[in-house]
Amino acid sequence: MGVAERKIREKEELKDQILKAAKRLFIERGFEKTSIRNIADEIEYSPGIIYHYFQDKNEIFYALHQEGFQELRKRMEILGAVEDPMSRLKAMGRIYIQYAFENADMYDLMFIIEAPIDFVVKRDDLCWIEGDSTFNLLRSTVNQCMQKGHFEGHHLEAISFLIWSTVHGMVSLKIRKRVNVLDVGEVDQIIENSYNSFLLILDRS
Amino acid sequence: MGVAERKIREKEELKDQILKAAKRLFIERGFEKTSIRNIADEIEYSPGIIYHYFQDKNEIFYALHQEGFQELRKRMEILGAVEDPMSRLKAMGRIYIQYAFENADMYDLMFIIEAPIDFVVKRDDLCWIEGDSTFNLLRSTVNQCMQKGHFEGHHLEAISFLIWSTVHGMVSLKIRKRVNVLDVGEVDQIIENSYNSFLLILDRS
DNA sequence: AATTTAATTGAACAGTGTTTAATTTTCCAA
DNA sequence: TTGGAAAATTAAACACTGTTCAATTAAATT
Repeated sequence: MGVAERKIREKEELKDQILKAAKRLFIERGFEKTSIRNIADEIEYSPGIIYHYFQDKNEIFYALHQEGFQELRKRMEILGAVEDPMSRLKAMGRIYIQYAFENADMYDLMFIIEAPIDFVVKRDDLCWIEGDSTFNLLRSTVNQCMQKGHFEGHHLEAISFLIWSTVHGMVSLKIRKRVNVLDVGEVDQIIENSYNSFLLILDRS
Repeated sequence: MGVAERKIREKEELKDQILKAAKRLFIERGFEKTSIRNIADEIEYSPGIIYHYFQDKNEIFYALHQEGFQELRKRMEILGAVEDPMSRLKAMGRIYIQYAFENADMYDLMFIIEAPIDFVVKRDDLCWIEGDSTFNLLRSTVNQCMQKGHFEGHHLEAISFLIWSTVHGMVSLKIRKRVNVLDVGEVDQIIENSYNSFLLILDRS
């Protein structure tokens, strides 16, 4: 019967409203300052209702962090057009950094803030599929690079993690404000220059 | 007169007690779960007293983050014994990573948690001396490497920041639990292997 | 001993995440 | 159309949070 289906749809709609409100508030105020009551106010419901759609605050931000990975994956899709694996790897890094620059809060949520990962750990999924699939994309590209003779003497896992760490390091130092307070030039410029250094190193590997 | 001096000493002693209690609680419960009331309980004073010694919670954790940098600097001191700048650079990375492994919470406070840096930004010091001096240590070492012919084609600032980013990236991904939930081997092992890959790259640069 | 100064407290304010009993609304069969 | 079961929603409470400030206590000085 159509009634049950409509109910489900309506339930999904409210769930969606909660997520949209949460995202709106999160982007403009950050994680700590986005409270359950704020979200409830935003959708004009009482705070309690949120707990009929989400286990806790962490689950809401786990869902939001998923949206972030969806967007990141979408941006990565164009990489299919790049044949040479080394060029693809380089482009991948650029996309990663650009995503982080344009969506600093979402990047924070995906790779720094503990809430979404605490949700993953709590239900003993023991696996973070969002991160895992993103890392696999990197790993398989690196693998293809190695088959073309790059990264000689390196191990696949190790060099892949190293590459991820490098771009994550640059981006997270910026996001957590450890660069702007440094007696060094313009933040975005130094990251740009550093990434170019990184590309140079890749070329020589 | 000795009275005024004693008073000052007593004031310093209580300030020290606060910091010691805060550190104790922070190490075993983390930043969010260390409240002003917890600290006050620990030293058996009322919560209000803390605000006669510190502007706010951020200042307490700024002071603690300073202690962290002191310890890190202390560990870096043995680097003076390493003549070859490239060997010194490599050892520096090891010390950095080891410090982060042995003092994960302190590293978190120094390079990820916003509280201490928010304190720096608030009073418009516009300069984060602790981070700045640590980065300068790295930069000058890299500079010496370049004078010995390494990192050809790179810019000092850029390659220095890149190196910092790399080790920070590895360490912070671990600390913020993005590695243990990944479908990859033992966390410490992959970081060890990645750092070895990093050393290999340095050798070839 | 009285007075000034400093140290310390307790209570209040406005907020937080979360739970639960009570209420309202919705649905469906008689 | 109505009565009762089921679902959705709320209001209130709990135990917290950082921070401020008037009132109190303790110490130092005259």
